[in-house]
Amino acid sequence: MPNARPDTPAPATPEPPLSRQDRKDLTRQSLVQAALRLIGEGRSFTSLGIREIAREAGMVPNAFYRHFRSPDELGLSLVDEVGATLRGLLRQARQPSSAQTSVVRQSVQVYLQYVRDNRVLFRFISSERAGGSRVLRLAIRHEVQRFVDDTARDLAPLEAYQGLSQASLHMVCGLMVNTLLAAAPEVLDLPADEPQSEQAMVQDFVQQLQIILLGAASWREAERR
Amino acid sequence: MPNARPDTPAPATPEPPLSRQDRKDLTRQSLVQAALRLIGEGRSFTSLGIREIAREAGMVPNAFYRHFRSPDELGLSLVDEVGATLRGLLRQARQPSSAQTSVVRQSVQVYLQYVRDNRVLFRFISSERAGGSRVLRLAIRHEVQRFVDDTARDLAPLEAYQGLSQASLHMVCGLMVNTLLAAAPEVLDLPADEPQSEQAMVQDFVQQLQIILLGAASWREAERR
DNA sequence: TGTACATCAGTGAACGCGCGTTCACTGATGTAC
DNA sequence: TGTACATCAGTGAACGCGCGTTCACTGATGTAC
Repeated sequence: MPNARPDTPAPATPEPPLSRQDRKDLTRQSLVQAALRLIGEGRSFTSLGIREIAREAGMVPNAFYRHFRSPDELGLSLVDEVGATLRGLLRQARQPSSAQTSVVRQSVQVYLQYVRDNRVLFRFISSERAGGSRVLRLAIRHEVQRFVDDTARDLAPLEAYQGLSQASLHMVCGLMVNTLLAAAPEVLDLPADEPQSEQAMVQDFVQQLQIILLGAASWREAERR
Repeated sequence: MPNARPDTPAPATPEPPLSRQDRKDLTRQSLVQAALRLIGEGRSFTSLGIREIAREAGMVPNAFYRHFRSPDELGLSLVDEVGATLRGLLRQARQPSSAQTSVVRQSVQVYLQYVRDNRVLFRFISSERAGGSRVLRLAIRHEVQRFVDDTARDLAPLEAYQGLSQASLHMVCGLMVNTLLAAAPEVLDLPADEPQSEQAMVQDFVQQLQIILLGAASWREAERR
């Protein structure tokens, strides 16, 4: 049987020779993604099992053990992603806001859009921040604390915060971040067909943040004394 | 065989003739208590099963169905208890504070003690407020909203809040309650052997509440304009 | 008050199922010579 | 470059176990007459 074509059919794209480690990392990532997909379907991370995650990733159950000792350990990977997500939020917030028609209102809207765009990760943070596994709780809080630190560093040079001690700035940022994080699960639970309740919720959070900013201003005056 | 004693041996305490319904209510309550006990042991409510709860209550598994269709339905009973707990907190807070050496600081300390005294219930609220079951999430938020309403009603007559519109008062109370609720899981996760980190945490929350109160004062001025 | 029957909270046994974990394996990738 | 061996990510099968749920039951409480 004569065969006109060569055995290897034209390597047009020069195949990157994935190393064993590369492949392993890919599989590991596909397990993490599988877990996220399940969370996206409404499951809570705490209730996910090894078999379930492996099945969703299209692998045999015990293959899970080649990558993680337990779902909790996979959860720590998710926490890393949460950290990256939050840093992304800061990067986005750092863009100069077009007008100053209530900077706060615009920030809240940017943030809420960000929550919707990262629905699954915010669901994960929100529920595991006070959830079943102590290790995860602490890891998430640590990541949130880093985010508070970054925010404080970002805000420090702004005129409005001059004269606020560093400790006070941290404290105020913590309060703001807490308020924003509390908003996430409420937004995610909103029924899709009630735009007016979303409006009311946005209005509420905007005002709460304004209260905090007003408070910070007064506090600054007190510290200056 | 002569019998000097009467058949019924001295009804010293007049036995209350527990009706069938009474007994059923008792069993039901013992299931709820069993669930709480398991949560107290560090389990998260979401992960509790029917067999587990029934076993802890000392009953055969399927007896559970005589009282609840599912663990979620039992959870709703727990939410009722949460409501009662929160109302108890308000009652306690309403006691006139002895001195005025920082009313806020004292309130925070009363609150944190209350959290420690009701450890299990606060663990339940904290984790299920953003937890796995939507029904429970909504029920808990509803109860928290009632608590916010009550708080607003309590604060309304106070001089410091005169001139604040009712909507604004609600908004401020929501912010305060949120801040306090966020404190609960952090306090409950504190290692027992680090009193100084507890001190720092208390200090932080006191200042955050002070910021909110300062903000509310400024807001009131703005509304008066 | 006494009797006959209905109700129903809790029992005991059984089922099928998915779980976590173990084991020996396969075969492609990587390494030493 | 070629060969012989080691590594190890992923497979396939099996295990024992606790789960949710069902069924027919028991016997005390409640009701009708």
